[in-house]
This record gives sequence, structure tokens and C-alpha cells, in this order.
Amino acid sequence: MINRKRVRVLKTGKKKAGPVVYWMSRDQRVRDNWALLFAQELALREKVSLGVVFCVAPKFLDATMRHYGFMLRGLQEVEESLREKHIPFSALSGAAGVQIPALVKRHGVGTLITDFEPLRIKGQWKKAVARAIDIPFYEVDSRNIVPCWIASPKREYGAYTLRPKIRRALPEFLEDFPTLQTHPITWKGKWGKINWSEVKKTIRVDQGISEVGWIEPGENAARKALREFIRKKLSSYQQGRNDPTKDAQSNLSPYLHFGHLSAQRVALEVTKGDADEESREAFLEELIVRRELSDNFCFYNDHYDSFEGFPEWAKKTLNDHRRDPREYLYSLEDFEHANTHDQLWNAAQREMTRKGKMHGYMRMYWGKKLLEWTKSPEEAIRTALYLNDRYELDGRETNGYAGIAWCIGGVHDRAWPERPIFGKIRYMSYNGCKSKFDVMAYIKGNSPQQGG
DNA sequence: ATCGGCTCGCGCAA
DNA sequence: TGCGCGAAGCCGAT
Repeated sequence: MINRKRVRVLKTGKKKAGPVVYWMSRDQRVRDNWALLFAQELALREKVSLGVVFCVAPKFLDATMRHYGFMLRGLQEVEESLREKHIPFSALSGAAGVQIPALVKRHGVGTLITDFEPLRIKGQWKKAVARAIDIPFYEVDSRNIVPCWIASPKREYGAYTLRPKIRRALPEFLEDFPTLQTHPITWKGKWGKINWSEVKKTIRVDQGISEVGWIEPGENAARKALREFIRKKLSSYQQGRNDPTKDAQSNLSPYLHFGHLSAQRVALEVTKGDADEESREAFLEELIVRRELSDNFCFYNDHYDSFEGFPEWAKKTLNDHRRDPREYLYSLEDFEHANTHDQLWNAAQREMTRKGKMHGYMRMYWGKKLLEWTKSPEEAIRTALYLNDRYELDGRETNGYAGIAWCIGGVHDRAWPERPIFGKIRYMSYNGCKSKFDVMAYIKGNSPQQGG
């Protein structure tokens, strides 16, 4: 039986005799998915059929065709994998708050399950759905190893306050996944085949930002990338992870963002392996503590993407320096087209727009400079969010919001010596980068001539 | 190359 | 109430 601490009631409702449906949204995979496993557990207990549905929104924040293309190809794989398990899958187009209740009514659904996500839009969708239905409605935390609401009951101050709580809870939650069974009860009634090209037509996003070629979407590709990372790169992770000229990071974040890969699966495989101990520890710290801290930040902070969400000391010090003169000021277009005086920053921006994934260390430098070169912290956040959500495959995610808040607003950080514009927010410099890695090599690798 | 000081506030020990 | 210490740093002194 699946640990009930992973499950929360969104609506008590009144159980009906009908099938169980899992409304998939954040965790777009068939294997290692606690929400799907929970849905099947309930369906088997009630001896009813099981279906999965995804609602494709016409647009989502600043997402482009780059993201929709990646997502839709992943969902086609989900459809195939579910078919093998005799579980029907449906992709609806439009507003989840309308489409999901309509589906519940159409099929006489008995119980509805969804996966956990703390961001505002999913929160609104959940509310609308809960209002419109009268059956039990549950959410399952399929993203975090320790369920977000169990790990901590409040907004954590830093990694060091969450870390011991996670550590204490891991023996209970870092467990093997049961296998999804071929579902023994056949779905009755009509459940039409998905016409993917029709689904594509309902999308209203920027078609100009194209898909990227270096990464393949889907669960199978994700598993393969995980195996490769563990075999070839993990042992040098500790040494090389903060050097953007080395290929030492996992590049798994797009998979983790779209849910093609479960962080718990990654943790299990990394723990099992015999890679260098220090590297494993460093990687697991990022994968578990830092990642789950991001969900904690967004879950317990309505202002996760604005100035109001910063800690008091940071708001005060940024306010004290609002009127400081800025030596460089750039427009959104300057930033977007990598037209600043700083070739290192421009290289990072180009890495983002071309590849859909900037190196982790450069993301910090990139964010710090947005604070330095815009006229207010608010404009810095707006710019950072727009670019991050528009270009990064792993954008529109709690990690991104927490990361930007760390750069600009001192979230999960401490005060540092006061200086212009930044106040007591941690500063980062070109010279600092120069002392840590080969800046020129990174610039060369992302030069304007280098192309896509 | 390495070191100390810079600085805030949480959590825990007492 | 005091104390230790924290995601990735910077800077100047040695």
C-alpha cells in the first residue's frame, strides 16, 4: 500500500461507483509515478477501471513551441506505455477547470487523482475542478521524495534548516517503487483515440522558438540519459560541476521538469552505484535538498516570483539602494539579444537561447548581473523570469523561481558586505569567474558565430 | 595560493 | 541569551 503521507485530500466528496481517473499534469510519465500508482491502487480495491487524462493548455506562462514540442512528444510515449498496461489515455485541449469536470461527468468518474504542484496556475486549476465536481479528489506528491507537506510545515529559511528534516525522513520515503500492473478491468464506454495534430492546432504559443536537437524527450530517453550520466560523468561531478567549460553536470533537469524522470528514481540509482562518494553526496544534495527546498519555497510563499517574497533583511537593503546610480542599463531586448558590454554574460545568454539550457553556475552570474544592470529589483525579476520561462527547457518550475529569488533577493542566502545597488545581497563578478574557470573558452564556445 | 573580515538571523543548547 | 554557522563570494593583505 502506498504511503498515505504522499496523499492529500483536495475534496472529500462522495465516492461513486465509476472508474478512477488520474489527471496527469506535472509528472508526465508512466513508471515511478506515485499519483498513477495510487490511482491504480484505489481502482483495484474498488474493482473499477482506470484512465489517465492530460489537459493541454493553449498557452502556459512564457512557454513556446520549444517546450510544447518536447512535452507533446513525451505525452505520445505516455500514451503508448499506458496502452501496454491496458489503461486508456486522453489528451484534452483547453482550460483544465472546465475540461476535467466535463470528463468526470461524461464518464461517471468515481474518484479523481492529480499530481502535486505548488505553482499558482495549477492551484487555480485544482480549485476550479474541486468546485465543479462532487466526487473525492486527491493530490499525490509525485515529484518530491519526501512529500512537500511532510518535509516541513513551514517556509524554510535555508537549506541548512530543511536538510536535517529531509535526512530524518529519507529512510521512510526513499523506497523502491512498486510496478504498475496491467490493469485487469477494461474501460467501458467510449474513449476516443488522440488526434495529436488536432491537439497541436489548439496551441497558441510562439512558434519562432524552435525545439532543440541535443536532447530527446520521453521516459525512455530520460532513463538512458540517467544511466549515461552515472556511468560516465558522476564520478567527476564534485570536481567539475561549477566549471561551465566542462561537461560535468547531469543535464537531467528538462526531464525532471516535465516529469519524464522521477527524482526518486535518480536518487535510487545514484545511491546504488559505486561512483565516487563525494560526488554522489554532492549530487544528491542538489537533487534532493536543494530541489525540494524550491518546492518548499513556492508552496509556503504566495509571492515566490516577486519582490514581496524576499526575506525582510533583503527587501530593506534593496530598498536602501534603489536610487544608487547604475553604470550600465539595458532593455529587455538588449538582454534577450545578448547585447551587453560583457562578453561572458552574452555567452551565457546565447547558451540559453540556443540550447534551452544554461550551465548551472552561469545562471547565478547571469541573474546577479540582471540586478546590477536594470533600474530596479522588480525589473530584474521580470526580465529574469521572462527569459528563463521563455528559453529554458526547465523554466516555469519551482527551481527557477527559487534560483532567481536567490540571485536577486537573497532567498536561502545570508547578508554580505554592503555595496552599491546590491546592498547586502551576495555579489558576483567577472573577475571571480576568471579565477575559477577559463572564461575565454566559455565565451568562444558560445560565440555569435558558433551557431545553433 | 590562502586567509580573514564582511554580515543576518535561525535553531539549538543552556 | 549566547553561539555556531550557513549554496556556489569578494577583496585586500600576506
